[in-house]
This record gives sequence, C-alpha cells and structure tokens, in this order.
Amino acid sequence: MTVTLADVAARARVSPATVSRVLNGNYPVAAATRERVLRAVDDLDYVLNGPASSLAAATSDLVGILVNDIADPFFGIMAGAAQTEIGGQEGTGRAGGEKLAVVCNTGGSPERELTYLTLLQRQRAAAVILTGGALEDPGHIVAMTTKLAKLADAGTRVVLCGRPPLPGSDAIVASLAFDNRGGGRRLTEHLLTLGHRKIGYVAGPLERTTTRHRLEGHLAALAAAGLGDPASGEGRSTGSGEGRAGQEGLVVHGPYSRRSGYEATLELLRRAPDLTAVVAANDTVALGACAAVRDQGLRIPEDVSVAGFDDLPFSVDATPALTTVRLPLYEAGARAGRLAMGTETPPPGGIATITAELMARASTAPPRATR
Amino acid sequence: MTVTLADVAARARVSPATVSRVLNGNYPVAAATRERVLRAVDDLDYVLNGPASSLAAATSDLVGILVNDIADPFFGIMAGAAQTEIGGQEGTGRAGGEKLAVVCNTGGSPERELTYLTLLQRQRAAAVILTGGALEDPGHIVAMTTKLAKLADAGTRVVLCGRPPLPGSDAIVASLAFDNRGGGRRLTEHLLTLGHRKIGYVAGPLERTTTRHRLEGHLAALAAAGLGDPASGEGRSTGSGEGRAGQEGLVVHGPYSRRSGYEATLELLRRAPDLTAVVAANDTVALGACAAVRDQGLRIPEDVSVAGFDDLPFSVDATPALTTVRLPLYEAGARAGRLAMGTETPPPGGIATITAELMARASTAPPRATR
DNA sequence: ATTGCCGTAGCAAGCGCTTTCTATTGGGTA
DNA sequence: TACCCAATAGAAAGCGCTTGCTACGGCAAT
Repeated sequence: MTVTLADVAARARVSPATVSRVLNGNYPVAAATRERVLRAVDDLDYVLNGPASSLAAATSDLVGILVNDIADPFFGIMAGAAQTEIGGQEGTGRAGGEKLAVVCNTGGSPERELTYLTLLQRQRAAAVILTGGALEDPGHIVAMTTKLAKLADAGTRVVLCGRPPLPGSDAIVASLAFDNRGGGRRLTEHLLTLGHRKIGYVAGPLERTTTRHRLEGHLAALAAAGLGDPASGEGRSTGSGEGRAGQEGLVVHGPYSRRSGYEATLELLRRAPDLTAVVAANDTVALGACAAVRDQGLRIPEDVSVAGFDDLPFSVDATPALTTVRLPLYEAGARAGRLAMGTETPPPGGIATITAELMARASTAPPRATR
Repeated sequence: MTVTLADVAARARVSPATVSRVLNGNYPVAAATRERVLRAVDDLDYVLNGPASSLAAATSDLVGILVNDIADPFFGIMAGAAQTEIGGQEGTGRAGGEKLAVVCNTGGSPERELTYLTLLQRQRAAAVILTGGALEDPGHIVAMTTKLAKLADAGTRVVLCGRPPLPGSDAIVASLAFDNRGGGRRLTEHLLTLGHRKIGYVAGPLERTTTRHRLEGHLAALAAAGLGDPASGEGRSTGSGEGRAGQEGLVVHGPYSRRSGYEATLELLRRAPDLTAVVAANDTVALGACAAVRDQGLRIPEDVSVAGFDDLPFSVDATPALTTVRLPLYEAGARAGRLAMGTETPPPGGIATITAELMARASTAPPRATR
C-alpha cells in the first residue's frame, strides 16, 4: 500500500542504502545514480517515513516553540519570526535541513508547559524555544530546570526568547531576555518628566517574570524621583497606609487582557480619583485602560495619560496613538530561530539582553495642571 | 545512556510487551503488575521514544493545525481553541490519548502550506486542521486536493475550519465554513438601511475564498437595493465606466493588514470624496481605514461610517466601537479540534456552515444628510 | 476428574529507515 | 604490468517499540 524506501530502490535499481543517501545528501552518490533515484522518488510519489527515519538516525526534525497565549500577537510575532527562520532554509533543494517548526500553546499553564516539553522530548525534538515570561513558582522552576536539562542531555537545543535565563542552567544554548525592567523604568521616567506625580499601575499576573520586572522598573523610577515606597509595590496590590507621596495602593494585578485593564483602571480611579496617568502591563491591557478612562468621562491625554508596553502593531492605531515601550519581537524571534538551528553563534555566556525602547506618542501628555 | 522500554521491563521483572501494554492501556494487565511497571517507569524516569513507537504502531500522536498568519488573532483564537480541545483530554491519567497539537504558520504562502502538509505526512500525523480562507488558484487547488487525499489515505483525519469544502474531496472528515457571504450581505444591508448609498469596500487579497465571499455578499446587497453592478466587482478593482448608481471603482483589494486598510481608504476617498461609508475586509483592515478617515479630517461615524469583519477582541475597544460581523472563532476552533480527535460526530455530509452575526456598534450611523 | 476458558504474560517478528563496514571498479603511478 | 587508492555502491545489523500469537495457570462447568 504505502511506498517505502525499498520500493524506490527497486525501481531505481539501486540498494536502499543508496536511496537513503541521495535523500539525505550526506554521502557521495554519482550524479547519474542520483538522477535515477530522484526520478523513482517522483514516479512513486514517495514520502519519507519520519518516525522510521528518526528512530534509525536517533534525531528528528521537529522544533517546538512554546508560547503562553497563541491568540496574543506578542507571541504570534515572535513565533512567526522563529518559524520563518527555521522553515525558511529549504533552499537546500533536498530534504537536507527541512525542519518542522511547530508552535505549542501552553495557555500560561505550568502543567501544559511541562506536558508539551515531555511530548517534545518523546519526539526527540531537535530544538525547543520557550517564549515569553516564566512563572516564578519555585516548584515549577525546579521542574523546568530538570526537564530542560534532560532535553539538552538528549541533544535538544534549548533557547529562551523573551525570558530571563534560568539560574544555573548551562544546558541552555542561549537566552534572549528583554530589558523589561529598563523599559518600565524609562516609561515611568517619561511620565515623571511630563510632570505626573500620581501614577496608577495595572500590573500583569503575579509570579510572572515579565510582570515583576516591568513593575520593578516602574517602582525604581518612582523611588528615584523620591516618590512611592518600593517595598509597597509587590505582593500587596491592595495596599493600605500612606506612602511618602501617596503612591500606595496604586498597583493592581490582573491577567494580560483587555478586560483586566478595564476593570483594574476603574478600580484605580476609584482609589485615587486624582491620578493623572495609568501605566499598563502591556498594550492590550492599555486598551482596556483607555476604555475605562473614557467611560469615566475623562479624556486621554488631557485628563489622564495612558501608556502600554510591547508596541504591538495596533498600538500606533489606537486613538490617541499609544505611548508604549517597543520590544523588537520579530527580530528576537528570528534570532531565537537561528540560535535553535545553530545558524547563529550564541551571545557570550549564552545570555543577551534586548533593549526596550520608549515610544512616546499621543496618549501621554503633561497633566492638566502641573503642581 | 538513555532508558528504554527494556530497561523498565527488567526493573519491573516483566517482559517489554507488558510494559508497552501498561503504557498504552489497551490490553488487560493485572493491577499488581501495572503498579510495578509504573513504579519502574517513575524510578527510571523513562520517556517513551516517540519515533520508535510511531514506527511500530504505524500511527503518531501529532496533530497539525495550519494557519495563514500566526500573528493574527483571527487564527490565534481558532488555533488556541483547537489545541485546547486536543491537548486537553489528558484526564485519562495515562499516556493514552495524549496528542501533540501543534500549529504551523504558512504565512499565506501556498508553497509553505504544501511543505507543511508534506512534513506532517512524513510524521504520519493523526490529524490535520486547515484554518482560514483558501487560495483559489486552480493549480494549488489540485495540488491541495491530491495532497489531502493522500493524507486521508494514510489515515490522517483532515478537518477544515473557516474554509469552504474542497470540491469532490470526500477524503475530508468535515469542513466548517463561515457564512462570509451572508455576513457580508447583512453588513452592507445594515449600511443601506441606515441610508448609505455610496459605500467604499476595502477587500482582502485576490484569489482568497474569504475575500471573494465577503465581497460577493456586499455586492449582492447592493444589487438587491438596485445599486452597483455586481459584474464589476470582482477582478476589476480599478474599475472604469459608470455604474447604475456610481458604485464603480469603489472596491480596492489589498492584504489583510492595517496598513492596507489605511492606504486603500485614502484611495477610495480620493476616487469618491462623497462616499459615506467604508466596509473593510476584516477588523484589522478596518482599524487602518479608521486612521485614514481621521487623517483626512473626517469624523467617524458622523462623516463616514466604518465597518469591519470578524469581531476580534479589540474591535469593541476601538473608538468608536467598531460595527462588524461576529464569527464564533473560538467555538469553531474547538469544534474542529473535536472533529479532528474523533470525539464529535461530523455534520451531515461533512459540511457545516457557521452563521456570521452582525454586530452593529458606534462606528456606523446614518449619513450626514440622507438624500 | 476431565475439559474448556478466561485472564495474563511472554515470544518474536517486524515497522522503515540509517549507517558501518565491506566490495567493486577504474584510473593513476611506480 | 602490477599495485594502490579514491570514488561509489551494497550487505546487513540494528534503532526501540507494538502486537499477533502462543503459553500457562486456575476456576467453573460437565
């Protein structure tokens, strides 16, 4: 029923070994023979049996790209770039380096993350790229470190993209981390420079590196300006008491969703009706924040400035255009793809920090009356 | 180095066959024995060798989900839903039905679509889900039909989601098609009812089923209202001559991108400065259209109404909230996932049409002066 | 007691490919 | 002319797992 290597060999009047070598192109085969084999392959419409091939060669051409939320362009852009870089090199003509880059959606669930890693391990994946922020739960970190070490042991190349390096994991090929802290700091500094003193912050979900780093940057900027109490920021979103400059309780956590941005902003506005700016965990959340501000009858940026993070494509189209922090998602994804393929040399120490650039646009302006 | 089934068998003091049966759970094994095996698996940290298993069993647990653009939430939502449905059933406890659902990004390129299908075929994928509009190029249709038939032949379940059925392809498990034509018609009818008579249309790329169907719906509505010349719509976007009611040349094609929407709208506005509404191929394009309308100093919806298609999450957040056509992307994706798994019975004839619902919001209103 | 089965476990034959090692050939060189 | 080597092709041994078939106890029925 199905055509096998042996069938092709028979038709081309050569041995199976020769067919295999023609297909893999890693052994000299006379031009005439090669031609004959290739024609037989075509005639018979032969398709290599992946599992058999992987079993015999003890390697596979599968490359897994793990994302936290496939419906979020933040991940889509990185994954697409990586996939292009990986699947793109088919110019070889032959099946040589044809990798199968696939993206796996964890939905942000640690269990699914591990499950996918196991499944990829089963398949003896050639490489794995983990994108986006990691969960900071100690147990999960241990589980991940162990799992990744095993993968690396089995020859799988592990690359992190937009995720900080795992402590003590030298098994990893490279990790490209975004400078979320620096970006967060610059964004808030921008607001401070404009004259804002009462700034609300809609943070992402707790226990995510991305969330923590961006928030740290924000708090660092405030602290440098002599505002707020850095200690109050994390873990006590519903803060109480009075801070040096009334920044207490101006941080609310929630998922990276538009809805969360909407509700958190309403909450912030209730807690501090006099705030003049809202910084969101990312652009999607910022959109929700904008809606909430408007629904309160306030104008952007005249009454309240709003800022996001990531600079997703739609951000420049928002009205007013969203001030945000640009992350070179495409470039990072592409680079991760090349690193996974081994077509780019890893950065020194396997760690690279990717700069986050402030994009000041129309959604932020000086507060109504600078005190 | 690596642990194999035999190692586990030795440790559990049973034969490899028994271990295999415990792991696959498709053959009676005494409880005590099972326990022993499971413990050995744990102790040894054994991970099944996927390729070997697939080779021997002549099946694999890979499920491929093909998307046209992974950075577009339209696809992300469907893919995520399908993946959840497929990867979600791990409740079985054992490795039983653990499928590896992966998404492959074709980037809209027919070659990559075929390449991915071949790669999936190599892996003897358990199922393949094709999402979104198809290319209407005759050559590609033939190639696809042939390829899908071969996949189906090899036991791969093929499901189409958001894509019209392939003519004469009974190899396919099911196809869930969106009622793009009906949605397009209702959307334009809505505009006509509001009193619009001069409506610009920013269509998607040529030769895509989605593009054609939506446009057909639009033109059908116009024709039913005695406006426009249906024959002028397709294939002659830069129309010439005069139509019955001056709808000529009010259709411009371009990719499904924000930028395309922006430029096309500028073009439409130049051709017909008196148009009172713009219908976009999808929400992303509509966002670009909105930007263009505003940049021309026109207000939405007072001066120009704008409408989109898909009802992506951000559409309700646009200002003003975008009138659009809702497609139940998540539900469709989930259903496709179940169909691929065989956990839902296919619709009669393998074909289901999914209704598209008009969402009239603030971006559309009666034109300034109804003539 | 015998027979017949049911419930379990093992044997062993592959699944379709890769790859090491071993031929075979046809010059080029001594 | 004899010899050696480079270039190319084949033989065959697995890779690690699944599964049809066989084997072996007991237990119920005869």
